[in-house]
Amino acid sequence: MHQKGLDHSIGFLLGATYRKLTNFFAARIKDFGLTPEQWAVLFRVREEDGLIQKELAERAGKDKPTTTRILDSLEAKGFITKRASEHDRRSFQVYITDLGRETADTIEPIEYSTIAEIARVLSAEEYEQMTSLLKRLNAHTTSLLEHEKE
Amino acid sequence: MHQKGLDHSIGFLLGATYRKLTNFFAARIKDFGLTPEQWAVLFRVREEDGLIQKELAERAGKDKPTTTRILDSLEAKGFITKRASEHDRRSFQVYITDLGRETADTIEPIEYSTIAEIARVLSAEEYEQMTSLLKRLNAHTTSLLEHEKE
DNA sequence: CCAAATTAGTTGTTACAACAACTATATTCC
DNA sequence: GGAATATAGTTGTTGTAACAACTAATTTGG
Repeated sequence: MHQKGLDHSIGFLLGATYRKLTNFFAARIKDFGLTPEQWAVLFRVREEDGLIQKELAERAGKDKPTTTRILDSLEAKGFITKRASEHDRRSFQVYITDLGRETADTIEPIEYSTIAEIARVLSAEEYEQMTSLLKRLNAHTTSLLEHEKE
Repeated sequence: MHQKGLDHSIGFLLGATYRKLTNFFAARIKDFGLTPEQWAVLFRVREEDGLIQKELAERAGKDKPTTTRILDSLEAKGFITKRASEHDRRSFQVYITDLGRETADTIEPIEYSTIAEIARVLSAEEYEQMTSLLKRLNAHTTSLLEHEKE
């Protein structure tokens, strides 16, 4: 049995830690006109141009409505454009603009240095362990959630 | 240097994992009229009766406005009551109601079983390692954020 | 002792996230 | 081929979170 109480609950700790990391990173990139969530989506767009929103949503770990709204704000700021897909008139393909690419190129090294700064209290093995445990938890919970819907 | 790309970024993984854990837990407690965030605050109120909002905010890992609004919703649902402090007329002391205590007593074991279910992919040592790494990251980022404000 | 600074709490605004309901197009399968 | 079903995306609503601006009360320091 695990230790009890909120202070030892993974959920509570995960939330508190995530919020702090995010705030720290947000402060570092806000002058470029992006939030961490918008950055995650822009990163995916730059990674592969021409994806449709559904695919972007999956890769960015967001649901469809959230992705719609984040893409709207990225488009309003001129970082991406949407074009109606020729194959499927329900969907849009998303492309990064020159401004979007420049901005992403600027932010990427900031992300890495921010991670390095935050992870300075962890050894390289600990960082590795942390991300691998997170991936495992993530995958397991995803399958629990999918199982739920039956 | 750490592995690059969003899929290996602690921030991204932390956020995605936190959201999934939270959704899973939220589904388990929603019939009791509480969200995970409201549960975290109610837990703290039950832990120590008569705290003022500022103290609750710290213990629940939330800021003041968020705490105000969560307490409002807990009060509207009859889980807590607020009384003006006698010592300091700016502040309110928060008390759990009978209904609040019953509900908290019901939810606590659900929290533990949910954690157990989610953490089934981790060994006891891995769970321990995970929470201790999270606490360390959390503390370090907190100090970075405080340092920021100068 | 009183003006200045601090503190407790609230309110307004913006952004994410989850869910549900909806439109429009595509696919399935009888 | 056409009705039933599924899929892509949008919109509305609720809850959480961060920040800033605010009120009211308290503390500090000349």
